Amino acid sequence: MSASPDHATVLSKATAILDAFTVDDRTVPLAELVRRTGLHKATVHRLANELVGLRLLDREPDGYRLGGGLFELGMRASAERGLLELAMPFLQDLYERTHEIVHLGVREGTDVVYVAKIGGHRQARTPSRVGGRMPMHCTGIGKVLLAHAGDDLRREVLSGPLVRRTPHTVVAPGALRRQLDAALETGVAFEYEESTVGLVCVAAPVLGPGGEPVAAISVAGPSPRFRPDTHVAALRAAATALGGVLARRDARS
Amino acid sequence: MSASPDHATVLSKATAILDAFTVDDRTVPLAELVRRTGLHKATVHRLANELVGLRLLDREPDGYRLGGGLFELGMRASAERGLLELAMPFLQDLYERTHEIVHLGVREGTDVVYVAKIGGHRQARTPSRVGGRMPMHCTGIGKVLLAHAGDDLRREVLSGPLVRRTPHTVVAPGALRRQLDAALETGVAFEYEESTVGLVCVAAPVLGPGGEPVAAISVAGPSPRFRPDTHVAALRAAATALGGVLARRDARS
DNA sequence: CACCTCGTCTCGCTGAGCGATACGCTGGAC
DNA sequence: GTCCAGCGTATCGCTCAGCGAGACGAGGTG
Repeated sequence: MSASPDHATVLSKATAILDAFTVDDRTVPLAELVRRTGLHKATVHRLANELVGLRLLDREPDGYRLGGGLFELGMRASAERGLLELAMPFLQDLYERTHEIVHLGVREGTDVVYVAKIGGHRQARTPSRVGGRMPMHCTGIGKVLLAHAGDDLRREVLSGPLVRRTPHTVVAPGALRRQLDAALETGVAFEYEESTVGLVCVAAPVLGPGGEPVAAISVAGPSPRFRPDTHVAALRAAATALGGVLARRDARS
Repeated sequence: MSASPDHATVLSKATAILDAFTVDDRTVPLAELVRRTGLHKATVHRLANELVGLRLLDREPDGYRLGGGLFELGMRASAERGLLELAMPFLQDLYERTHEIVHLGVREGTDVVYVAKIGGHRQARTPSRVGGRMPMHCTGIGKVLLAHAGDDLRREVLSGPLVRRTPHTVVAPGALRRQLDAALETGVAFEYEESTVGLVCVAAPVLGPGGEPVAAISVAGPSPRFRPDTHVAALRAAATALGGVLARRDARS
């Protein structure tokens, strides 16, 4: 029962197939799925067809696609968590006040998963996508989450390899640690083109009742024009307000 | 291989377990899952534990919960579809202009599935939830989608049972057909407390290149105050603009 | 105490799932 | 045109993953 990376059970094979889809590909042919999963062709064929019947996959003329049932399940998963629904109004307010790109992200392992993204029509150069991932050390949200996290997680990330994503990515553990300390002090973290060239952002944590970070909000914009510090106040207000609502929700048993 | 309604395969059992979760329950104990699925206790126990390992379920002290992996998959499913990402900016614009509740919905069978919902802090009495469903005949989005749909679908819904959800729900096929004809004519559908008492809305279709409806947008508000006709222009503009963007996207092979 | 319900675990039986193999189709190379 | 590669699909015995009756301990209730 150990967490074996091999595909022993039917379910693990099925999820391997589902996980083989990335955010970018619209439709994936059978052969490609075989390649990505390493499963036998007949197996993929059989399971994929069954998944189509269960609405977890869609059959398209030129391949498969993640299905509508998955979307429903995913939204139900997020609804049960409640975070997204409660957060949206605050994110909208923040967007309306700043008219810059607003992100909501949570931690998942040592990555950040984006839960919501609000931006106008001009959000050309942001690689982030809702449901997508980013390493913690190179994003504002990741850094502020890490700063408020426990020592073990901080140590794990700092000791792990800090991938360089742009020339500005902070890959020196010492420098990163200093930034984290500063973020813990001030309650906000900045990012200057560390995940994407041309993109700057500020992030603030949404803290739970015990002071543990449950999510983080960020405001981002293009580097020449965007002044992150001008949005700190509005950002902090939104984050703490959301934290308050979450705490109140959890208080009702 | 006949479409047996019973749970023959492992996968169908696993999805039965996942589907046993509703939007409202935060956590479900094992015994309750056994009851809802009708599966053997040992089976649910085994599968649920495996699903936890695959991050499709989360283990909580007092039961199971839909897991974070499902959310990621769901968002990827929606990203591949592309609709949500392209639509969001238009929905935000619409919200900013009206400051009323904005919905984006698509058809799924004879139901409407809500893909996005934007509303401020005061959205108390809307039962709709992102990822949730509603019958077509009693919602603005549903009616406008049905009006622009093919004859077979229209016939199916009109001949099927029209569930009465409120005293104002249109349950007479003839009356509904007239409303659909009007909606097809004018390009918008109205709903007056037909799904929820106290809720009024207007909806407009997002049409694909071939004139087929791919989604619909609605603006909703509380019945005493909300004047649906004042938002028709902005709504129509948003819907057609979104349709144009979608068409342009699909044009690029 | 007896009597629930709930979660967990064991253990043989068996059929669901496996993958080697094969077939028909399409499209590009030549 | 022929050849071939890669695709999706279908077949069919073998076997082990998955099944479910049942047992067990923990909590809760009368």
